[in-house]
This record gives sequence, structure tokens and C-alpha cells, in this order.
Amino acid sequence: MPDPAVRKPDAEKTRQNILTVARAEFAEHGLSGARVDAIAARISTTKRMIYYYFGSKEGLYLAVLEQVYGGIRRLEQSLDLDRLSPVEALRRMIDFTFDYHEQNPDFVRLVSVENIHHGEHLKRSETLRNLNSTVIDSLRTILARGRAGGVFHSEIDAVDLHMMISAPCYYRVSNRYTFGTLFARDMSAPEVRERHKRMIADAIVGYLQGCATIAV
Amino acid sequence: MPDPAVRKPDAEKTRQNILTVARAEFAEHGLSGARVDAIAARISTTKRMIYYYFGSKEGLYLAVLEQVYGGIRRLEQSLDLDRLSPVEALRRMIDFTFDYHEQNPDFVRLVSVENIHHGEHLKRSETLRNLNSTVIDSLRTILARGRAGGVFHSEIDAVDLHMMISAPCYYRVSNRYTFGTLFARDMSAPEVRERHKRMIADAIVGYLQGCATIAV
Amino acid sequence: MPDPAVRKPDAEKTRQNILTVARAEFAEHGLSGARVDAIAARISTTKRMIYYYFGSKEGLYLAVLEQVYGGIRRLEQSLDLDRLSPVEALRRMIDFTFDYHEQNPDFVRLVSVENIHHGEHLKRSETLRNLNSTVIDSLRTILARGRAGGVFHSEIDAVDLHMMISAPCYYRVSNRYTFGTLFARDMSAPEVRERHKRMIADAIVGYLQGCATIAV
Amino acid sequence: MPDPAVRKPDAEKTRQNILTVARAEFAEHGLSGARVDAIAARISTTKRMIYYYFGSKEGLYLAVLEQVYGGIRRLEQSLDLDRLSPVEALRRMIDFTFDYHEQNPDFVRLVSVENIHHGEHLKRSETLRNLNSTVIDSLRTILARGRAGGVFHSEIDAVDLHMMISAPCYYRVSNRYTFGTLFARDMSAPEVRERHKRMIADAIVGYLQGCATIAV
DNA sequence: AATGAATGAGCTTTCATTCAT
DNA sequence: AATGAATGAAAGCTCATTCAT
Repeated sequence: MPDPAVRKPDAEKTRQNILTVARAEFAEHGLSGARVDAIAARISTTKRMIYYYFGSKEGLYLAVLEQVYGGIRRLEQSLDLDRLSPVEALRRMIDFTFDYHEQNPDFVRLVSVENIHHGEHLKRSETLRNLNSTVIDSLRTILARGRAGGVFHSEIDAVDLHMMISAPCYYRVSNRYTFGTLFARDMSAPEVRERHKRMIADAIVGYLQGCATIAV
Repeated sequence: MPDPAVRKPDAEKTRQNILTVARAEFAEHGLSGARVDAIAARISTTKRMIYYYFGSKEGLYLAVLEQVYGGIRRLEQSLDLDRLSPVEALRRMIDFTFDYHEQNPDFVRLVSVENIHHGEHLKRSETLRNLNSTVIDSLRTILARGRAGGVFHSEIDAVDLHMMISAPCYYRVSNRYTFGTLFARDMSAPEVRERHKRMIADAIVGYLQGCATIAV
Repeated sequence: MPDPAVRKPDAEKTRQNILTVARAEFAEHGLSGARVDAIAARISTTKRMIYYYFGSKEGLYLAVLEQVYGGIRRLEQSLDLDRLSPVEALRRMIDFTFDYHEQNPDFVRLVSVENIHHGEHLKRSETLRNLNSTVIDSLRTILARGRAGGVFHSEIDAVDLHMMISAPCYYRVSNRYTFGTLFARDMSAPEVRERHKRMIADAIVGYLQGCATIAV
Repeated sequence: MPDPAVRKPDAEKTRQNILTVARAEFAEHGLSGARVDAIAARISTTKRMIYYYFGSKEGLYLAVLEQVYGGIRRLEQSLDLDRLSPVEALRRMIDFTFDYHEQNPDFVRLVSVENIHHGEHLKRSETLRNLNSTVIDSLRTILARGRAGGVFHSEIDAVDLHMMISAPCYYRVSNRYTFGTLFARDMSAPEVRERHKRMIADAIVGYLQGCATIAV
């Protein structure tokens, strides 16, 4: 009978431990900049386990990517937008997107890293391809309801709308260092954050409500 | 290290040659992923010259960053916006920003890379800190003229406006791989590009013209 | 880096193997002149192992220094001088010092090398600082006994005595090349060696016995 | 007519400038550790001049060695010992040797460096081989006069005597770092210096005066 | 399920030196 | 007599990975 007190952590726990440490390392230094040794130094088991569980540095990176994308997808699905009015639902979606980027800079950094690598891991991962996003569906529903109700006049499609929402939310986190330095603005200051949140939502909701631009 | 002021034509040519190749390499693979050997293999001189002119891999990267930021700054200054109406000037600025990002994906990638590195090189470079941007001044002038003429009602400040313009222009290039894959959209297709260009301009101009969002 | 305490026999063997080869290389060429590649070429494992076990060229040099100083200290402690008369004990100490330098030119060369480097490695090594020498204690005991017995009249202190003994023993090995060439003397010829050994002992023992120098 | 104010330093001055800087560099870092670039950085002309005047790093090192050995030889010849009594002459020679080493640590370091390199440069240099030392002759004269006068009883030969004098004078400078650290003694403190000077002279003069060591 | 020891390949960087004028 | 530009060769070191148990 093994003594529970000295029982080793089980496999899944070890795996998660490695994954958590790896996420931080890859987010901090990118794929090329991350060091397997650095990850090894911070996990409770040995470096050999990384290869035991994930096969290679790239395999580990992929697992991190899958975990991280899984995270945002799971949350998006729990927004429960159908009970809100189209405008309310849209605002809620924007706010969620804003907050998620703000609170998960690691996610933002990892997406940047993956784009530097031409998104090739994401493209190759079956898991990630099967993680079919519900965002587009949600936005499509909102758009349809809004147009039916006459509150949205824009002809924007759901994917483009998603881009318009994501872009500023992402940019202010991904580029906070260069933008912040060049224009002397602290992107993470609370008052800046709130102002940005309002501004982004106002601009997009306004745009959808169809205030056509008047004579150029 | 040679004094730039008294450099011979040939030396300057060699330097530029290295710089051009290095820009491509750093944009393609990032700072950690770039290989000094790979850069050397693509220039007519030897790897040794890289260290002769730039001191280190990081020194070369910094030189690339300075060159690339210098490029966009120089163009921004030649837009000649004062002769246009506020709305026209704003549209022109948006179109320029859009086109510049679209046509210079290397610039976008390098900025992403620099942000992965917390903007530390940009922060440390006196050259880059002295490259004082005229964008903000230009936007400030446009805003003032537009408000004076009663066409702009938004209270947005110039830096935030710059962010609102840059974000979507940047995002559709920086994230084209992940976004394109996940939502099955070819971000570089001409019709997509033109639609995005119009959409971004409409949204921002509309927002400034103050179509207040109607009751939520 | 492996924990020395739980190192396997093979690992220890590999370590020792590297150390032995490195000692020869550092003694032969100095710290700057030694080549990591040259050391690697002479061991059965690869160059990589040097960094695996010692971290850096300097780390390896330090390990060599520690080994070499440990060697002489260990021997000094086994001289068993207490059972001899003060004069006999002193002679034995001088003879040991002479023989050790004569038989371990690598030790002499390494100490020269370390002094060229301002003794900075020795200063920084905790191991070396803790290798507290028993020579001084031994000499102090000899001096005390000799004075108590009235055979030593000199007031020299133990450290200075140690210097007076070491200096000629060291010098004839360390400087054998320049001295030998300039004064056409083969410092390693057996008859020279024996003459020097006698001469050094006689001079120092004589000095301690207090033959005061007569009026100058 | 060249303007005297902007006339370049003449060849000999340039040569000396390089030599002075090189001596410091070689003494500080040894032959392998010295950097041609470091020397170049501290001379008033360009690095190319080093090769112009001295052909190679080794050529420069040799020139330094020749200069440095020339220095002590010149001084030794000006001691004017014949007018002193044998004991006085001997003391004067010892004091000179002591002071010279004390005041010229660079000389000591360079000799150490040359010995690390097996004295091969000294051996190969015609200049250095022709720099026939007068020390031995001087000592031989002193010994002869002392024996004739009955004040010296030792049968030591002049070269061995020279070694006995040089060894401690050299050692306390060459090994000041390791010895000083291991035995916690500041070898360059004025009171230590004076005590050593007296001690060395007393021991050697005493030895020559033939205080035979009494029964062991 | 787990691991300590070992490693080949390739990385950035350095160095004394020479070319061309 | 003097020099700025250029360089081949090799140095120290790092990295993801696998062997053997």
C-alpha cells in the first residue's frame, strides 16, 4: 500500500505543471527565444519529462497554443447573448473581448508569436482547427437580429465585424510597449483602459447603427 | 568601428547591403530566431563584416529598427494635409496608414517582434526616441480644424485617435495568419483589402462626426 | 549541472578525466592561451561535456586550481613534524617544499598564471579560501619549539619564514627558462638540483639559528 | 613649409608610444591574453602602425621584452660596487635587486609571462642573448674579494648567489596575489616591504659569512 | 512512469592580420 | 610613412535532444 503522503503527483498534474510553466516562457520569449532548459528549471520534475509528455519543444508549444485558444473559446460560449437586445449583445461582446485581452496579455503575446511563425502550428493542429469558433455565429445572430429590428444599417459581415472588434482590443495590449514608449502613454493605466473600452464600443456600435458618413 | 561621418561610399554600400538583408531576416524570424549566418550567407561580404559594422546581433537588430521606423516617419511628414478639409485630411491619413501597413508587412512584423521584447531596444535607442513623430501633431491639427468647423463632435484625443486608426490597419497584417486560418478569410485578397480600407475609414470618420450612439 | 553529492561513478570519472587534461593545458598555455578545443581533443568525451560539468572555461580553470591547491595542502598535512627536533622539522619542511615544487612544475606554472590574473579566481573561490593552510601552523610550532630550546634566535614570523622557504623553491622552477637561458645554467640537472636543495636549507636554517650578521 | 603645430610625431616617438602601451598590456594580460585591439585603442596612431613597426603581435612582445630587460641591465651596470667593501657591495646589490623588483612589477610580470612561454622568445632573440649580464661578473668580483679578505666562507658560485638574491625579491612581487590572499598578508605595505628587505639581506649576507649550520 | 548522463550540431563572437591606396 | 576597410579562421559557448537504465 503506497503511503498517500509520498505518492508522486499523477501524470495529469505533471503535464499541467509543465504546460503552465511553458506558457509563461513562450509568452515571454517567443518560440525561438524560449529555452527548454528554462522551462525545465521551473518545473517540479525533470527536463526529460518535457520530452516524455510533449515529444519536442515544438510539441510543447503547440500544446500551449491549444490550451490558450481553448480558454478563450470556452469563455465566448458562456456569454449567453440571446437574451439581450442586439445592441446590448454587441456591447457585451465588445466588452468581453476587451477585458479578455486586457486580462490575458499572455494570450495576446502567444498569438503574436504564432503569427511571426506564419500561423503554421495553428494551421497544422487538428485540435485547433476543430475548435470551431462560436464568435462568428454569435455575431451573425446579433447582426441578423439587429437588422431585422432596424437598429443596424451597416452591411458589414460577421468576420469583418469580429476583426473590427478584436483589432483595437488586441493592439492596445500587443503593442503597448512600442506605442506606449513612442507616444508616452501608459496603456495599462486604469483611466486609459476605461476610456478605451468606452471609445471602442461607441465607435463600433455607432458604425453598425449606420450613421453614414456625410459628404467627404 | 568606423565613424559614420567620414565613411567611404563603399563602406556605406556594404552597410546598407547588410541592413537590407538583416531586415528581411529579423522580420521573418524575429530577434531570437534570426541567424547571423543566414544573413551573412545572403550578402556578398562575410559574416565578419556584420560585427565590424554593427558590433553584435542586437546592434544590427537595433539598426534595422531605426531604419524601419525612420521610413514611416519620413513618409508621414510628406502627406501635406493642411490643404485638405478636416474630413479629407483624416481620410487621407487613414488611407496612408492602411496602405503603409499593407505594403510593408516587414515593418509590422518587426514592431511585433520588438513588442515581444518589451520594446526594450526602442526604449534604449536615442535615435528612436528622437525620431519625434509628427503623426500626433497632424492629427491634433485635423481634430482642431474639424471641431472649429463643427464637423467633428467627438472629444477623442490625438493619441487615442492614432491608436484607433493604427489598430485595425496593423491587426489585419500582423494577425493575418491566425485570423485568416481560424476564420477562413484571405486577408490579402484585393477585394478584402479594399473593403477593409473603406470600412475602417467609414467607422472612424463616422465616429468623429459624432453620431452619438443612440440609447442602449 | 549535476549535484556532486549524488554523482555516479562514471560521471565522476569523466569529470576527473577532463580535469586532468585541463590541468596540463592550463599549466602549459595559461588561462587565455589554453584552448577548450585542445582539451576536448584529448579526452574521450566531447567538448560539450566540459561545459556540462564545469559551465565555462573559467569554471574549469577554477576547478583545476582547486584540485591543485588541494593536492599540496593534503601532503603538507601528512608530514608528521612533531616527532622531530625543531631543526630537523625545519629541514624536513624545506626539503618537502623543494621536492614538491621540483616534482610539480604544473603547480608552479598554474600559480604563476593565477598571479598574472591578480589571483582573482583564488580570491573568489570559497573552496580555496576554506582550504586553510596548515603550513603556517606547522612553522609556528617549529619556531616556538626552536626558540624555547634556544636553537633559533631569529625573530622572523611564520608567514615570512614560509615566504623565505617558498621563494627559492618556487623561483628555480618558475623561472627556469629565462634564468637558465640568461645564465646558461640547466636548472633541472640532478647535481644542480641537489646543490640548490642543500644551499637553500643551509641558508634558511643558518638564518634562524641566528648567526647575526656582523657589522657592515 | 609644414606647420610645426600640426607636424606628426616622428617615427621614433610613434614607436615608443606603441611600446609603452604594449608593455602595460602584455604585463597586465600576458602574451595570449593581450589584445592587439586594446593596444591600438590606447595609442595615438592607428592599429595598422603596430604591424608597420613590429610586424606581428609576437614581434611587438619581443620588442617589449628587449626594452624591459635592457632597462634592468643598464641600471645594474651603474651600481659602482668596486669602491665598497665586499659586504657593503653585496648588501648594495641585494638592496638594488629588491628595490628594482618592488618598483617594477611590470618587469616581474613580463618575466613570468615569458617563462609560461618556456622562454622561447628570449632564447630566440639575438638582442637579448647579446645583452650580456654584468650581474654575474659583479657578484663574482664581490665573492672573490670577500673570500680573499676572509669575510666570506661559503663556496657558493656567482650564478647560484644571484638566484638566491633574486628568488625572494622576485617571489614577493610575482606571487603577491596568491600569497597575499592565502596568508592574509599585504605584500606591498611599507612596513612589510622594509622588514622583508632587511630579512633577505641578513639571510644572504649571513649565509655567505659562513655561519655553518650546526649539527642537525 | 520516470530519469541522470551525455551529446552533435550549430550558435554568436573574437582575434590577429592583410588588402588596397 | 601611413592608413581605413576588410577578413579567414577559430574561439567559447548554447541548444534541443536522446541514450541507457
